[in-house]
Amino acid sequence: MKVRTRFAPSPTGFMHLGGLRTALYAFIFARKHGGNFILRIEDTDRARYVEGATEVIYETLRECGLNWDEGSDKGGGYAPYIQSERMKDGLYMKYALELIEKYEAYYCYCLPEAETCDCKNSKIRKPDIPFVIRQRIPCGGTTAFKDEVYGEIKVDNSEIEDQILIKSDGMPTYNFANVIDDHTMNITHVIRGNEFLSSTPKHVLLYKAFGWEPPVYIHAAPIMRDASHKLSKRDGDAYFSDFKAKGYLTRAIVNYIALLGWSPKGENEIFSLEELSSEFDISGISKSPAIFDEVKMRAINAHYIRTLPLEEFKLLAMPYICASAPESEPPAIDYDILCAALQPRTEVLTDITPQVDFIFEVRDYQADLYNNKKMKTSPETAFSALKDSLKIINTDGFSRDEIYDAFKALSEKNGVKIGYYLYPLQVALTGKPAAPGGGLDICVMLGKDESLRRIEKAIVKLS
RNA sequence: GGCCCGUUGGUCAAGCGGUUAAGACUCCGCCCUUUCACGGCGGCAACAGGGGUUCGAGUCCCCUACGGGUCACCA
Repeated sequence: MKVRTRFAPSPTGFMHLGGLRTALYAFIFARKHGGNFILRIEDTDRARYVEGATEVIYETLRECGLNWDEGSDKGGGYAPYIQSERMKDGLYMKYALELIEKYEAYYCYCLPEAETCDCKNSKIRKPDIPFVIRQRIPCGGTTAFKDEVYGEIKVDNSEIEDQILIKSDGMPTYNFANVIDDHTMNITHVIRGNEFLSSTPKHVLLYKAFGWEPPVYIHAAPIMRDASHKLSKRDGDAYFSDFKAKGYLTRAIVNYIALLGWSPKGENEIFSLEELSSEFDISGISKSPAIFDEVKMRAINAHYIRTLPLEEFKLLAMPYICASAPESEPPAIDYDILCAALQPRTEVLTDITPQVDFIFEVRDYQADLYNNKKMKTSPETAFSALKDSLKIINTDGFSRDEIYDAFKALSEKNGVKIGYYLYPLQVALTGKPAAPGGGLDICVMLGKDESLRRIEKAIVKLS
């Protein structure tokens, strides 16, 4: 039988990382087994519907590469894929009526506030007052099912109340619609968060009442903010879009969340979507919750950034480089050199901006920045070193090698480290104790004229 | 509260009765080095507690503690 998985979100807001991970697992599981991944929108609760939420779901899944095979926008053999549309054909009511005929369900016209319901033996005919349809749950016995990650789970039927199938507004409840849809869409594997573990017996009971075969259940533990709180929308940083804004790469986010609650067979932790699709295995899903660790995600993001081809990094970096520009054009410097230096110093894209403000202008700095123990420099030594630098840099050739050789020769002659000259140069050119590249790199990056101007200014400052 | 589920370093986690209890991130040290990084090498650090079963238990069973989920005409 062909594997069919689905992601069935409710359009209630932005795409939460927990939801994204669930979608990811459903997607890669389907891919791994050559099956189909279905996107179904569960919008039976009108009160919680949020305008535009469906589009956000589509966009996020698309951006992450979780391309669904069937869904409301591309059709498929089981359309429609939006519950509110499925309901129009009376689909859920039809199945509810079927259960009533089978004596597996009944009309109940107790008021919502009623403590207990005594409609159990109400007549088969539809009453002409507001009603709901409830499933008749066996009084005795147990209901059991096997979850692929939690194993055998069994509960007493006495723990389960006669669940409502059709609400008084005519809409199906989540549990009912969910089961009807999964069955009519031929879903073979239900992959979802383990908050549904407790309601799964209800679902199983529904399958039994219809005489249908339940799907394979795979429940995943939640992603946590800390030991006792789920990563939630209230934390302000649980949305996919939040992390995009912070400068994370989509593939890094996807890679990281895949690792939260699932562990690969080998020791490699870096996986593309394609690799995940072949590596993924249910046996690697963990039962216990995983605490979200942004530090680790940063490390993974850093890895992706570092392995980007320079040209691609440059494309991503330019907006962040220009972000601190006064308002004028970005200066004419060598951006290849800048980006090559920036790349290993960037964990998330937003790290870039504060590192490159010096390319626009040198901000005011203290002269004691020239003090460097390792380089044996001070404002005094810098003063003379910069004068030497001025001469060396002011050559016709202005090639990196040429300048380097000149500094090398000079430092050897005077028995000092090359940093004795280059560290002050860096400070003079950037006004910073740490820069993306050493003094020589910055010098070549800025160009001869700009470098000379900055060095002269620094000398004046020191005199 | 009832029911269900979980608990290996700070975090993610491997482990399926016999291991010096992996690996990754973080942190620390060293090397490389014109700063800061990158990279390389090394290090610190864990089986929640108590009872069983067994020649032998992180691994199996029970209890306790702690944490989570669920008990809706929400999904």
